[in-house]
Amino acid sequence: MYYTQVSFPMGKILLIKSNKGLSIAKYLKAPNEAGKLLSFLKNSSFTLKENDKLFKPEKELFYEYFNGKQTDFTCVPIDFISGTPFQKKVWLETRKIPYGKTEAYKSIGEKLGQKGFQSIGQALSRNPLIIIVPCHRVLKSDGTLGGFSAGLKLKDYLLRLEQGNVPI
DNA sequence: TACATAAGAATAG
DNA sequence: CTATTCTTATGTA
Repeated sequence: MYYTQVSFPMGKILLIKSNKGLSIAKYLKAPNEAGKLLSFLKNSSFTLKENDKLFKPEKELFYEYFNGKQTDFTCVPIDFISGTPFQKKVWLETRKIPYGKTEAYKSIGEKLGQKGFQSIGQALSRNPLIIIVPCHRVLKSDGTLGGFSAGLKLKDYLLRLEQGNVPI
């Protein structure tokens, strides 16, 4: 397992990948959060090494994205190291939402043939791949933001970024 | 329009 | 089994 960090105007993102693909993309609210997460993973019998070169393609995509360009993350190989089958289904479906578009929690459920909309939000709250899986494009059915585990500030920022109204 | 509340599916502990 | 969650629909004023 390898890791690196990407900086952007709202903070930093910790990236972790296995030999198969990207496993975690976590927004760091506090500077010490990276260390906490890394030591937690080391205790879970993962061997972690820092390796910036390995993330070159991903980093370039992030830089493009935060530059306001329409970026497609669907070609990035991913490798879930956690999550139930249901959660993975939700994440994969969410990943198909195109740049700049939004969906309701309920309509995600309908696409999956799932009756529960509450569990969609619950699954998305455990999304390990922020931005790669664009959970910020999922809104409540009335178009308001709803919740966001990484902070509504960030959700608002990402949505406005895709709308072309970069807030600073 | 705004606020309270019931229903609802899946998961973590 | 109970509590929790990035919800939705309905009722009341």
